Amino acid sequence: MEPDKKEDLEPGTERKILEAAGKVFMMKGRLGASMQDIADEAGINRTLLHYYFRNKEKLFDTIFAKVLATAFPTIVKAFMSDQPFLEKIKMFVDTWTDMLKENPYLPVFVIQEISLNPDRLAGIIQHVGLDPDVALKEITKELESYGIVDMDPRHLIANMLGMVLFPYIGRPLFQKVAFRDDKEAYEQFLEDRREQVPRFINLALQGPGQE
Amino acid sequence: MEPDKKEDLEPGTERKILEAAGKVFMMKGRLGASMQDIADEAGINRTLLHYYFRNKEKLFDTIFAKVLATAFPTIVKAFMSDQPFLEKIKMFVDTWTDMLKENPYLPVFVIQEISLNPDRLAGIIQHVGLDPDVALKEITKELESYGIVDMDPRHLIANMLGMVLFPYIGRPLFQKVAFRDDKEAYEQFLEDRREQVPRFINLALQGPGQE
DNA sequence: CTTATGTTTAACAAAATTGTTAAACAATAT
DNA sequence: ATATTGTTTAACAATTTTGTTAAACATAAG
Repeated sequence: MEPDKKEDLEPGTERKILEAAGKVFMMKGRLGASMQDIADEAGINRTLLHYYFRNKEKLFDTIFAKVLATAFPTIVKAFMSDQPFLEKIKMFVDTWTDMLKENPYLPVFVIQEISLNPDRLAGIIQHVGLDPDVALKEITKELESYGIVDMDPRHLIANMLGMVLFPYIGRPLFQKVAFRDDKEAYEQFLEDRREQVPRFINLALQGPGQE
Repeated sequence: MEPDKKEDLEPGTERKILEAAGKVFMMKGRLGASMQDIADEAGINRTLLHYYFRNKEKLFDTIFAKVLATAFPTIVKAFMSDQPFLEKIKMFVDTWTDMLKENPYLPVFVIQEISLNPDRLAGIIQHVGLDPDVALKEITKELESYGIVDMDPRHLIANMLGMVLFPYIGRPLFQKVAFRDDKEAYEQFLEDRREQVPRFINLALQGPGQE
């Protein structure tokens, strides 16, 4: 009768669990999500969930590492190419926007977790093997080519990340207050920022002192 | 012997509870904080805590409303004065920075809560009585005076909020990655942004098209 | 057929947390 | 002196969640 009553045995279960856990953890947070929630979302029962991942901690660690593995490449990617600086900036914004479009809850999830549990950071960072010095020097050089010598490159990075991330991090509030909760309009706003943010940065960098 | 063994009877208890609850909720989140944690922080026992606030929900609501009452005036304040636009922007950044310096965990706390529980927003917003239209029109006019006509003022607001908030929201990560966990250096960085952010915005607004 | 693996059902223990209650106590006000 | 209010100690029930275990079952592979 029902063709997929017993769809399959082992094949997709672990994948289904990981997808479900990712979704539930992202939306409810580590503490707000119960193993039962995840089992339900995965369409299995809780015992089987423990069968695959001994406990909640191990499951969460797996998800958290996976989430970061998604996010971190995004940070570096744009500055790897050897395009002109302004192109890199455009690419930076685009890469992040693409990623955020697929993982809109990612920033809040990560922020929440590292804020509540900063110890986790140490392990993560060396695992990802992230060395910002290269990027920092690169940006310093670029800034100099614009005649900007009194700006720590980290200010530019903070500016870019802030402008890109804010609309996702503050979405519920900002959408409600500034867009009267018009979801469509907000989606369009997010798309528009692919243009607006790089333009804003370009203007700031070229500035009026260029003559 | 100990002079303050029994310091006083009723006087400061409720205030102590509210301070303790604010601190604990902000640092551990609504779910991460237990009534016992709060009682400990306040230096009282849990029964007394329930005596003042019947349950955790009521206590949390009180704190959350209080926190928002702290944050929201900050949003509006700067744009109330009738200084030149660039001065308003400088003031906007300064006001926020002052507030964030005293309440560094506030943004993450608020974001986390409204992300997990967006329903709460409706009640809050009308309670605060926040009408953004005035500010939006004001900013549109100012933008036009700079010859910028193709920019939704909400992009500027998102840019400003993003640049101001990001270093606080992403602090653990950003401090560790970009400052090798040098706390002093990061504090200085936060101070520097009082200058850097308005300058960045000014440059973007005046732009190279000004001639 | 038998075995191994994945899966479900059911039940359980242990822990943490919340909220409540009763009793005693301390200090202040009447 | 008595009553009131704030406070502590202790104990408790109810709930939720986690993690474990045993038994039965299904399907694929030997």
